[in-house]
Amino acid sequence: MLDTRIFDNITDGEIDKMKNCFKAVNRKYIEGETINNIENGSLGIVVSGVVEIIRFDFDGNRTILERINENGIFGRLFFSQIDEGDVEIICLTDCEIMFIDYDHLTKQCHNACSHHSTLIRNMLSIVSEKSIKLSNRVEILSQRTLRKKLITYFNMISKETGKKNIVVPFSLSNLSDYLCVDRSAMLREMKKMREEGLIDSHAKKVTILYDQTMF
Amino acid sequence: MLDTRIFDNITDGEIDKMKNCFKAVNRKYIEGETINNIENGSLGIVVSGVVEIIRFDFDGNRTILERINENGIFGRLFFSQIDEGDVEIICLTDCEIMFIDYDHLTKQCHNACSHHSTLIRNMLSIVSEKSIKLSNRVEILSQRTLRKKLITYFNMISKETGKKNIVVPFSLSNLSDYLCVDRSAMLREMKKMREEGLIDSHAKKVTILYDQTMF
DNA sequence: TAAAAATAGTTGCATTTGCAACTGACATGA
DNA sequence: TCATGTCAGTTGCAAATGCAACTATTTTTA
Repeated sequence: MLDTRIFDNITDGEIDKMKNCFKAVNRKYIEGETINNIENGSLGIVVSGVVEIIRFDFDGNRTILERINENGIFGRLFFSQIDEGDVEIICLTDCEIMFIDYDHLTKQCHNACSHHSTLIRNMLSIVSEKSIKLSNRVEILSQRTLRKKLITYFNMISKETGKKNIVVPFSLSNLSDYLCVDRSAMLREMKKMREEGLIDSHAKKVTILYDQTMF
Repeated sequence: MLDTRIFDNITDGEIDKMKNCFKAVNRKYIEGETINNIENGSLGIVVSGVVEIIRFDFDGNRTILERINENGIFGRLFFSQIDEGDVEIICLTDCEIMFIDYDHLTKQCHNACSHHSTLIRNMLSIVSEKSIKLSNRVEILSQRTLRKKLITYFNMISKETGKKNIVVPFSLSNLSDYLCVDRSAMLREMKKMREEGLIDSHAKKVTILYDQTMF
């Protein structure tokens, strides 16, 4: 519970004091559960587990806006200024989430928590990482064709692991929700890529055969 | 020069000390100039002016990955893990950019700058804002159709200003690079929307006539 | 272990979008 | 003031993608 990045370099005793200071609340969720009632100024930190931010729009399209792993953050602030359909936060696994009050976190602390500045430093690191992930997401979605979305996505996974042999961490059905394309169109494109010798693939296992320096 | 958000609540005397501490360098650029040679660990802060992060891919497509206004930040960290074409940083207006060393900013300061923690707090605010902007960008690009991309974009601008009468801050040609769609297809769609009475528009001036609660 | 649900895969057809190649309006600078 | 360039707007045609409706395979659950 204490082993979350936001409390790096802060002692256990201090942590308790601080959690009290900015009204931190830990809650547990089970796999498949939806996280509701997030207040506007509230920030969720994934202590353990994986959550997804999903949008269902009026045409019945499902979009995976974000997948958030351990130490990731989410909050009203970060999604949908616009009431574009429903946004749901769903636990992919059993999860523990810490909710904190964002204003208390960022403002000067009257109780003079001595480690408050360490906490903010940790928070900066977490938010920076989120920015990088979102930039990568923009990189993928900004690709003009389905094929280039796939290639950009495969390249990212491959870069992370250093292997040309990748396992997509989504079901292919969910991958299409992540790339914001039609599932059958995506599978058709993967088939074409297989036929052209660009990749090898069976279900979620994809081997990159194309020259990655070209993309 | 000192009137930038990263130095909020820090006195002028302190600022000089700190700038030295994390190797800050200010540089000026003229309209149209390209910002080159950004080192990997370096972070650019837009002190004044507007810059755009542009990607040119191998098919000749131009994509506006981000438009960054005053107090916004950019850096290698934030774009293209992948060598997908060329990424350029272009000054839309005369600009002043402060480059700082990211590691020095985030790590504990040996010189004991007393306001270092204020600086990190300010940085957190700037990075958080960037995250929110990127989330909005994902919101737009995740839309499945050209029309919905336009509507989501129009709604965002409209929400910012509180008016149904908006002026797009891009040339329509650049707007298509921002929405990652073909220019003529975009203009065709806008024409259709005009014919269907959803919007009124002349060049960059667009009036929203559709019911915004529906989208 | 049988039934149900989720996932993977395929294909024909309609629609959307991109591409190319124009026109006309306006601005800028030599 | 002529020329050059950028921007807005249009359209035919081709290509890419979405939609619908299937089958096959694997996984989950009762």
